[in-house]
Amino acid sequence: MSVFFSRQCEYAIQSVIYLAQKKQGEMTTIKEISGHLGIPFHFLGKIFQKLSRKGILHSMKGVSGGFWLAKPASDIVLMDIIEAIDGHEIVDSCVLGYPECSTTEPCPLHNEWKLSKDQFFGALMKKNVLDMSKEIKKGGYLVP
Amino acid sequence: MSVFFSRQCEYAIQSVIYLAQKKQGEMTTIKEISGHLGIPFHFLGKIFQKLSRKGILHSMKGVSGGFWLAKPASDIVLMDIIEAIDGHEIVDSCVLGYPECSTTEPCPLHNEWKLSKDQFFGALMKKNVLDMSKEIKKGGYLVP
DNA sequence: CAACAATCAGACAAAATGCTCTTGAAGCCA
DNA sequence: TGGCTTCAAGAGCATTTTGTCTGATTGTTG
Repeated sequence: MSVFFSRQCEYAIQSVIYLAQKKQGEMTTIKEISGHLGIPFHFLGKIFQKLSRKGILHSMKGVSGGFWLAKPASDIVLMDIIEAIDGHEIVDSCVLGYPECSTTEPCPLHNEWKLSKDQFFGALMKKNVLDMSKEIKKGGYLVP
Repeated sequence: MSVFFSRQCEYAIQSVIYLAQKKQGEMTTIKEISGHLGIPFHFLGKIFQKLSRKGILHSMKGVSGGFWLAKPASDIVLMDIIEAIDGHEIVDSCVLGYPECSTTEPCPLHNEWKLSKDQFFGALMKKNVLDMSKEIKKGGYLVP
């Protein structure tokens, strides 16, 4: 099991970062990405379909087809990808699984969780894909 | 899919808190707990077996048998339950799933994640089951 | 029409849940 | 005491659900 994000979500993030390292508007195939990042080919296809439907990627079929970012990389923020794949569930459900848990009737971990969660999701909403792709380049690993 | 802990872990925590609300040494059956907390009977049985083997619960078979806390509730901390069920994996793997991610070669989210994670796990290591059971009683919900 | 790439539906695997039988403890009753 | 009944945990396997992965199809270019 994945740690925090689903496997799909991890792959989605990695792949969008990969796309952000390309020139704007340049087209890239699933084959290339799955090869470089070690993601199962067809599974990535399914993930990219979701991202397309949510307006994060554009796609084109055919011999010279592929995927590209629908917006400038600096306008795509990590939270966009996570919502597209995993939805809102992570953000607003009780960490202990109590169905009644809420601000007015908090579970014993509610406040601690909210603190850490808000901090982390805050970072996710600020972090854009362009910056992340640069950091990876600088770090020198996982560059295609 | 679960939010942060596995379903098993959620159930384990809820149940141990439930047990902490009983008198010390008092025995409680799976039937009672699964009924009150809405947890599938046999699934809870399996979870309690794990907790018994890890030394968090004691059990007794037979007509007046059941489970009880192996230690005073104030000595059981949330992290104990989580380790018993989900293991250490959550604590030290990369949130983006990059296999090479480490302190020396951090992924673009490494520091943000570490900050939130350390904060939250810090709380989990401080939070004991007795306090939590009291908070729930005070909150007035989920009391058996 | 041939080659290639996305798309879609369905197969497979793992986790969660449910079922059934076994084992052990307590109470009852000759 | 010794066997019988009852109740609860323990253990293994069956089923359902969810998440992951694959094979067949459709669209595009030359």
